[in-house]
Amino acid sequence: MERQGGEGARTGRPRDSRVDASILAATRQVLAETGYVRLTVDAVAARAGVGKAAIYRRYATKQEMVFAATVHSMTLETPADAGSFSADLAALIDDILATLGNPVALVTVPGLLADVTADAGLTARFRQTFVERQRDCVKEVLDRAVRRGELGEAPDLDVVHAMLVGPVFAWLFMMGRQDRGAFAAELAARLAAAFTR
Amino acid sequence: MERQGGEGARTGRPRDSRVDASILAATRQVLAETGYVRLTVDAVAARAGVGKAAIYRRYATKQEMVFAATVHSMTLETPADAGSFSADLAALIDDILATLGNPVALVTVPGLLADVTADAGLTARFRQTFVERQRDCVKEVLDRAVRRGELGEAPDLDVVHAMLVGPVFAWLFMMGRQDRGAFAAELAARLAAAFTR
Amino acid sequence: MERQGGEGARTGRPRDSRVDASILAATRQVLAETGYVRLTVDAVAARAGVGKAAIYRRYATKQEMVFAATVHSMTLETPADAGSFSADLAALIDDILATLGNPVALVTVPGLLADVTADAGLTARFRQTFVERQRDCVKEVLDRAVRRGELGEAPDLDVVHAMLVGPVFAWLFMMGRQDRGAFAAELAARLAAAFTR
Amino acid sequence: MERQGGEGARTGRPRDSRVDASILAATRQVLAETGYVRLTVDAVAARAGVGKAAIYRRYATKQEMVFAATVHSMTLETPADAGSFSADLAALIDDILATLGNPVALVTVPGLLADVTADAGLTARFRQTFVERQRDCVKEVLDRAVRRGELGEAPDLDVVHAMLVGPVFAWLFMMGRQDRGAFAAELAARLAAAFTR
DNA sequence: GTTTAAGCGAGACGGTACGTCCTGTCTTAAC
DNA sequence: GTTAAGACAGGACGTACCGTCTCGCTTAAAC
Repeated sequence: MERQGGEGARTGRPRDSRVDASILAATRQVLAETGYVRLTVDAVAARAGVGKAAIYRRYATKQEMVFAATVHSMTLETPADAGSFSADLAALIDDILATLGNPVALVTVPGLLADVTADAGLTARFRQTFVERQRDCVKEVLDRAVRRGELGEAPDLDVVHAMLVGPVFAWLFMMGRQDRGAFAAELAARLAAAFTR
Repeated sequence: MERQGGEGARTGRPRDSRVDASILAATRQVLAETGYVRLTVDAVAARAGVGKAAIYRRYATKQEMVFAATVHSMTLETPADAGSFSADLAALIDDILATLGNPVALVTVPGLLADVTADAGLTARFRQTFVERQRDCVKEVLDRAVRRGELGEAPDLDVVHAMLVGPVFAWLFMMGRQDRGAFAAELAARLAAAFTR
Repeated sequence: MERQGGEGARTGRPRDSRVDASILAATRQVLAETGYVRLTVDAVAARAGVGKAAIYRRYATKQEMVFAATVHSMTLETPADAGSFSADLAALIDDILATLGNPVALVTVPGLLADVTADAGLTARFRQTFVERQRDCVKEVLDRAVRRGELGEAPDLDVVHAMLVGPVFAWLFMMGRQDRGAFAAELAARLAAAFTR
Repeated sequence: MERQGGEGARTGRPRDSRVDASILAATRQVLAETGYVRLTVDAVAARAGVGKAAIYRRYATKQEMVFAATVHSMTLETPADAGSFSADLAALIDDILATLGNPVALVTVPGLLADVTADAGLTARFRQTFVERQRDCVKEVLDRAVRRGELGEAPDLDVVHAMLVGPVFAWLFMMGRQDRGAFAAELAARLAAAFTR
């Protein structure tokens, strides 16, 4: 994810973790203020009180920097068992809405996704860090439902995953984005119906 | 969508429609070769054998040019009646997959979406030209199902829309993109289940 | 000397000669204010009200730009016949002192000479534009003296040249630089003695 | 010239004189390979097998380091009495040619002079260490000639100095640099003529 | 023999300039 | 008035270098 000194970097002054933190914090601030498209590395460096070299020592490109600054706040936690499949689904949808719909993510996700799809290295990292993590959460919810006897056999994981994340993404970034609660509730209900017979 | 000479454009040499066509064709070629993120207006002009002024006389920004060059191949046609709600859904999904999943769209959509969300004017045009057009197709399919008596009352149109486009988008641009046919079939089946009880 | 479009640059917008002039003027201003070592291309561009691209379209490096801005004011004119060899020598020394000793040259020449000696292309251009031009002036003065019968046979041109320019350069850039008039007079007298018997 | 620990440096590990030597040697090597303008402190440190801190503990700037590494080979020794004014002049010119014309000096002197003229502190040190030293040698040669009765009264020292060093400098750094021996001989003869009547 | 203070190689740090690239506008001559 | 060509101002990019600082260590003199 980050550039590292490799095995040979055993001596010399170690990286200052306060610099790490201030770069990431500044990235998020500048994102919130200007959005992904208008973010510049100089602005982040100035905001962080850091030289550009300190940034490029850590991240090969602006895209990697933004990725590092935002992806951790966009990855899902395994959701607590809510007692039923439909409650689990509702919780998962709320989580996804929270991770993709917070102010920083709203101005970052489309731009980041564009740059991710244009860069094979970022694509791989994105899959690993973001997509796989989400997928695991979806799998856990499906497994629970199977164990509870709510689902006869687990449906195709990728399809469920796409049907959970996709509508939230579409609603946030392509459509009107009105009445988040109603959307979440309706989506949860429809998805429950889709998978339980 | 395009810039026009307005009322003052009554005299002088008329625009050469071959220039129009070659700009759009060149845009699609350059997109296919380099992707949206690395496309430059100079490259399009050179490929089209056209001056940059000829491009900017027609489109105010690079984004508008790409939008114009790609949106027609990404807008849905109202689907022919396939006889049943579930067949209509399957056809719609196939159409959406075809419009977003063709080679040019694959390298264009994420970047274009990013620029669209960063620009209020483009957002409006995108909604009108692309989203509303899709929405109308979805509405038509739902209306048919209601008329056939397959649906008691029509579900929320935005939710249906998000549940159709979103999963396809997620599958194309975030996930592995393997076995398109199986994905389309499974998605169609699940969506039919979701809305008919 | 300058970058040119070559033979193929017959069409398109021509270079704006006001931009040429304002780059060169700004270069001289910034040189006068900050000296050669601290001159930056951004400062010149800002002062000239010009983009950096306009500068790099004309000059491949900062060094070439400074060369172009200063070398013309440092080349000698063929001196008018002053009536005698010793008067011609005195006039030539005054000219050299004027070209190397004006405020801009004083802060430019050492730095420029350093970069010129480090770059083969600039060395060739420097020889052609500056050194050869000087040499021709020295030759003219010697030829006149031979024609007048003041010199039996012309001494080695390179040695005369070095003995004219060298002391002026040394006095300006290595030594105390006090009482220019006295230095010039004494140098002229000594050189006259050196070459006339 | 060098930074020193001052009065407070009574305890602790003493400086390693092998580090001193290897810095100076590496500086000369890098100079010979890349020239003054392209020499970097990192390159010198790497070549010397030394940390940058070891360099900056000894020299405040890159210029001081180069100055220290090269000035000793560029300072004149008081020349032995060659028996006559003209023989002394010839010997002095040979010495100056040797100090400014050796391979390292050839690629160092112009750059160093440029930085020296741009920095008041270095100018003072340069005058003291280099110029005054040369001046003393010239003075000694003149005094001998006066004592021998070859010169009625000693000419202006600064002018003689400029007329000795200047032509050599000009010939080395501005002109073609061909046939060093012939140049030295002719220059010596002309200078002898210039000062003896 | 400790202790202690400075030296050491390595390399991260803030800052600054470089030369390149791209955008959207403007300017030419030709038609 | 449109065309191809390409210059224009502006501004971000990623690299390189400077002189400083920090890490864990070594080393000699002071105790």
